[in-house]
Amino acid sequence: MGQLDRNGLTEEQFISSYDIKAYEQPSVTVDIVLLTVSDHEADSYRKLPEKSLRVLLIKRKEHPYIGKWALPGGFVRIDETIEAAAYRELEEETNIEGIYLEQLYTFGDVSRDPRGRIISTAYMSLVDSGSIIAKAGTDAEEARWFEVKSEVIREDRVKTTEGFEENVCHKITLEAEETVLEAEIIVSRIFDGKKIEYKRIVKESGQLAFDHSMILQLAVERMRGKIEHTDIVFHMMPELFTLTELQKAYEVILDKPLLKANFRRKIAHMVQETDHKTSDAGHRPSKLFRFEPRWIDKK
Amino acid sequence: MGQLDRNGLTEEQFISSYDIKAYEQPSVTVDIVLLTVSDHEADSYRKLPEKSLRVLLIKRKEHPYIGKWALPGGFVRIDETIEAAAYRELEEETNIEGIYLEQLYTFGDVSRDPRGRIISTAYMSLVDSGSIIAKAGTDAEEARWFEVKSEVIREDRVKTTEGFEENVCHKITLEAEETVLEAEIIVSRIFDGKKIEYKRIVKESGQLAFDHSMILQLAVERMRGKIEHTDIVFHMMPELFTLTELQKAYEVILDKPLLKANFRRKIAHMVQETDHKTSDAGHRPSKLFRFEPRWIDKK
DNA sequence: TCAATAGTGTCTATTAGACAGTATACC
DNA sequence: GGTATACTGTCTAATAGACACTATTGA
Repeated sequence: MGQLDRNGLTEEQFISSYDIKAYEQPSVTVDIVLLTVSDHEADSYRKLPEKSLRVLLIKRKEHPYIGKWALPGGFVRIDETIEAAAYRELEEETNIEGIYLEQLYTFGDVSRDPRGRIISTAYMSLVDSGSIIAKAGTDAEEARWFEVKSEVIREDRVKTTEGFEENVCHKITLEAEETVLEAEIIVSRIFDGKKIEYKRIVKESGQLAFDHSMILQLAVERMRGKIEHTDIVFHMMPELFTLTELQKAYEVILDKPLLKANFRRKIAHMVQETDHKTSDAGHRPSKLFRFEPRWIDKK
Repeated sequence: MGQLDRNGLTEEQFISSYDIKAYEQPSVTVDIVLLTVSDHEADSYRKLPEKSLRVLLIKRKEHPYIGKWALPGGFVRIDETIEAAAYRELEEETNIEGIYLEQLYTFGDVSRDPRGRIISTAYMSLVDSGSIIAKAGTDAEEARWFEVKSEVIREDRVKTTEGFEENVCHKITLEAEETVLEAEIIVSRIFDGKKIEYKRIVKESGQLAFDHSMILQLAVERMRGKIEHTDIVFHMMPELFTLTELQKAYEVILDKPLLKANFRRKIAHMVQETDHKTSDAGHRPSKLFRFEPRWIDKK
């Protein structure tokens, strides 16, 4: 408890004489990948609307990357947690409050920001598109939802003498009205016979600021990985939803069609039927469900 | 490109006049959870040695938490990536080089460090216990491998009006020779009808410095989650190993026994038989295998 | 009626779990 | 031969995938 260090100081004495600014330190920011699944306009009165994955971007009004699109974010203040900073920035820039946030990754490349050494912790946030009216933050910055399409455009694997090298090139396309942004990210796995190393490189960043295309790509990947094993999708759903809507959300995120009967079997343990139904749809009405996790009994 | 901001500056002019130290900034550190699976002394010449999960801890010689055990780590310098800082600290404190590192999580609670506002990015590192002789870093600090045991000692779930609350209390026991450290961490999931929130609280930290018991608990959890879907275990194995050794590593990490025949079926696609065998074992010799991932054919 | 979607039943293929059996070394 | 581990075969249960069928609304 009252142990002294090599200079004969107690912990209290040490702390009060400690100068945290003695060394040059990196700065810390947060960036938020705010995702949702939302409807397109319906083609005809009878058909169900198509859905797509969307991300919120903000047009930068300041240097650096002035005029380019970026993820919402900003500096972490000395007296707030990183998560609190994420909530604050999201509210300041988009008026969105109290939503689901999950830490994604911390990016720390030395020259990822032209302003200097800035480390950024990225968060992924999922929202129900109906619950939010995101536009025009305090700074009168332009915020816009971009449709996200992600595809693998190239893949190669080479056996090396000791191990292998694998490169996968992802192309991300972002669309909002007339604006189209395209970025390419190469994800590589290199096995040297001893350890596997993972690397991400931005090959083309389009009109996206900083390394934000890489952050977005990681978010999409993480989302895909988690949707099948966890219940995160429900953060993107309204309180009441049809199973077809839920299925469409899965399909948009996984980017592949699913079979109805099998899908329903798989998610049955997470939803609860209500006695509400849709109506005026031009076809058979469907039951509305709500998210309700059942306790998993241990063996 | 040459766009001017509201003050009429170009990007170059803005950057050169930008003072990153204008605001009070958090400091950044790294902490490394270095894990391995290693043998106990064998009971008899015939029996195979038992294995256990071990973590490397360092006894602090400085304030704060002087005399307590901590994960290796330190400040991130202005000119190195976070990962580079992790490698550097690991080498300085333990002489371990070129091993597998994976980013775990970034901890940013405001008062997690008595020296001031310090954000820490935690890494998980996996090593083969045979390849390293970790002891006595440059600072003549005491480094020691602790056996890790993790168990759930309490679990409760309550339905609330809108959702539920779930608390799981994990007890971590660390043992190295005569030293025993015990910590308790509560992991809670709270669903308020709209979003699920995850929280971790250190209930008892034993003799562990900072929030390091929480970091360790997260590492063990992550390890368990990844071992069944990825090939990370192989970072803990020597180049050549028997399938029984590999199975023991899985068993130690998952903390449950596995059936041999089924285990072999499951890992078959990641290993390659060699023409080496063990000998002088007092029983039937076993084939030695090496890690060799097969390409997964896409549908 | 029909267009369009809602919802269910069931066959099959694949994977996971359990267990029993045979094989091979060294003392 | 005995002990201790190595290695394999196969039965069964559970899960995933595919597909076909019936149901119900509004225009």
